[in-house]
Amino acid sequence: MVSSRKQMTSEKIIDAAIELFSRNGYEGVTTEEIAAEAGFSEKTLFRHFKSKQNLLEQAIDRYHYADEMRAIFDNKLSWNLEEDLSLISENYHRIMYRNRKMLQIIMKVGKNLPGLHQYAHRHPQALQEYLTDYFAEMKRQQKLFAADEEKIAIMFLYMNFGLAQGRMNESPAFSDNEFKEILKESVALFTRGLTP
Amino acid sequence: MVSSRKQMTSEKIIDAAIELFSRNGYEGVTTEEIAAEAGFSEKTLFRHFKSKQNLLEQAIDRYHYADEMRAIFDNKLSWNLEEDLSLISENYHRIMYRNRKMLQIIMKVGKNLPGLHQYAHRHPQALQEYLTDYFAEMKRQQKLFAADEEKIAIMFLYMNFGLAQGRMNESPAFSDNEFKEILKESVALFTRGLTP
DNA sequence: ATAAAATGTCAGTCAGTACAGACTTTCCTA
DNA sequence: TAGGAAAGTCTGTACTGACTGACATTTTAT
Repeated sequence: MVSSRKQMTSEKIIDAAIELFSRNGYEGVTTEEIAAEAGFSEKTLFRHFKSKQNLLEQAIDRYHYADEMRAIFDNKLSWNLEEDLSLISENYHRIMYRNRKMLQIIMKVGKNLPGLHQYAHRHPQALQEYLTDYFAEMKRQQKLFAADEEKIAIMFLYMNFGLAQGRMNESPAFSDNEFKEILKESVALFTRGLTP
Repeated sequence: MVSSRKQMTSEKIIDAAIELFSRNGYEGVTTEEIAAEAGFSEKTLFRHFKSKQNLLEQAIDRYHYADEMRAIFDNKLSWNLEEDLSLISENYHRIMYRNRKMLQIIMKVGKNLPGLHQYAHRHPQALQEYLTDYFAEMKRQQKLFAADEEKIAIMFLYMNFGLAQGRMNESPAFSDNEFKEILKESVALFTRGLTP
């Protein structure tokens, strides 16, 4: 285990960086603070990463947020509205919650990493398209109350996005149970509102 | 007009600060950049504001976001679900959009202004309570499909919060028209899903 | 036209911060 | 237990950024 120690150090530093960047933003954190949080000296940080910027980039690479998104629709759909919405919603929140710190970094980062926002929105956008297609097909199968499928998809996703945001930002965060129940209700409401 | 020139300068500087803080966060912007954006010298900035921090505070004071929120329910309610949801939604987005830059600052601010997040969530929380009460009363009037009124309120608000976020953050922002139509659909969906 | 107010210029202070080099110490492993 | 890899320490550099003071210039009201 010669190179694994090195790697573990890198990982600890990246973890610390993600934690602090997500709390205070890129400029709001010093390399010294990151090193301290990770339990190493600043020098070690720079032995592992060329620069602070490089550290941020590697921290971003660590997350597979965008890739994971794509997998949501790989789950078997049953073409039963309530079941499918439930499945999509659960998967969505699982991914969003796992990647919550990365998302907070994305929201806080400004001029550094100009491409980051675009990167972050690429796959949610794909998700929106999948969901739109899904609704269109459901409509074709006459399982959907006549409605604009794109707008419905946007509504569903943004409601979930809002909920995910709320879950990770608010002071009294939802408890896991409370949150699950809200999701259940939301799927029920959409189902009721969309069933012919 | 002796003091109004001074005041206009202050306002221009605050405007510039809000613009840049909302884009790049507090630490992501220098006083020199703010002054340049406002069209003044850095020295003038410091003649008008004690410090960068003070400038941020005054920029925050400029907004009445939290106060405005309270007014949403002052509009006459008709106790017709669709009309009322429409009214609430419109007012909510009007306020959110006017204060979008402030909201972006709030989301980006980290350790500076520790009380800011709390301040930002105080009135939306009140809003949630009002809406919960509204749904409870509607239920009493048998105009609401049996449902947990608190969860419904949360869903409605977070959907709108998500939409507001999307409107101000995404690269291809919604057009005003598109957005209005989405709101209309969302109110229709909630109405359909909540009407007995 | 003039005084007062507002702004600009310029030079400078001071603290913080990213990052580097030289050297020492600790840790793991063969 | 020796030797190399990884980490620490200490010192230093170069730069940035918030903020100040002294003085010059412009603007505005009378």
